[in-house]
Amino acid sequence: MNNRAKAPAQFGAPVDGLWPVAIGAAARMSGVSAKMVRHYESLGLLTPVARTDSGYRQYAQTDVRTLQFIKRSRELGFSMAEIAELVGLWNDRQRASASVKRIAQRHVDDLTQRIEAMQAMQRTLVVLLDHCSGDERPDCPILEDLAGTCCHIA
Amino acid sequence: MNNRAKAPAQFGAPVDGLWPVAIGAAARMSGVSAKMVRHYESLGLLTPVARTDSGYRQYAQTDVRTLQFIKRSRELGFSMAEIAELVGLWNDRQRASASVKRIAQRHVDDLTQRIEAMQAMQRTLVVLLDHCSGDERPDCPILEDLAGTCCHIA
DNA sequence: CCTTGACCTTCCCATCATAGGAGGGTTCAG
DNA sequence: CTGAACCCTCCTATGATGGGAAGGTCAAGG
Repeated sequence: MNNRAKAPAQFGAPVDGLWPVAIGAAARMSGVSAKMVRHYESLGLLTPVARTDSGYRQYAQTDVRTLQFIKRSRELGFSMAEIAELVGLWNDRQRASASVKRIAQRHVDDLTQRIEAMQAMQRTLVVLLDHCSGDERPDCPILEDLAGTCCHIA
Repeated sequence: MNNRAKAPAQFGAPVDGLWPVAIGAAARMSGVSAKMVRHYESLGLLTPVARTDSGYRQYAQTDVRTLQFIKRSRELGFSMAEIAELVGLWNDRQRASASVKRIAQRHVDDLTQRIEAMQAMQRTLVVLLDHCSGDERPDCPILEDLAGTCCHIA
């Protein structure tokens, strides 16, 4: 309805460089679902892209690269808030690598804590599993631990 | 309004055995928040307890023990669905310990997978942190990895 | 020209465990 | 009688993701 661009490229991955592309192609190229691409935009994580006359989003190559950046960051477990910071730093040529390192270090510390918590659960459970006969009889040290019937084995 | 019990005990922990108790005392005794106690009831994890005329929940000692069971199960990382199963088995004297063991084993396997995924993230991040100078300069191998600018270091 | 199917849009709802708050009633001690 | 502490139900939020409905758009083929 508005006097915006007349929509050049549309479907499928631009094998030969037909930019910009629609959201589906951007999703396929970045490995992020179209659903999440819109969500990232709504979070302000991705600057709102251009639209065709009919309202279709148009992604340039840099947008797809940003999506790939987000994808990789998610794979490393960064939160959306952290990724927002990282994308900001990535786009800032004046950044100090110390800023990036600080975020990554904080995340590693967080991972360490969570891993340790889960390992503690695991250690306890493995001991309990070891002590459970796992047959037809009702006696079960696992339930006894959960019930606090005896003092905890581990 | 109804012809239910006339509310004997109310506040604070029953130091000398004033059962039943209200939700706050049950919460304090089990270490579960009153909010979650109601939530567990709504999930069917806890059988709805008796009420006073005015609608206050009344918890008997067995109810508090069930709450403690749930608390301990949560500490070991079981999901609500798993805890529902565990509570069922706990209340079933005909249970086979194998049933309990199966649930616990599944949970341990799940923990193992999640721990390994997080450790993989951590290993990658630690390598990247090692390679990042963390000073005022903008060059940053962490960002380069996230951007896919070079092949991933780890 | 019209249909078909793949694609896009927005908006709402669900997950999982937990917490916060609003708005209102109850109990008990001072 | 009043105030504090407690209880009730109902609604909302979190974080990242997915599902689906209702409707508009595009390209290709008949």
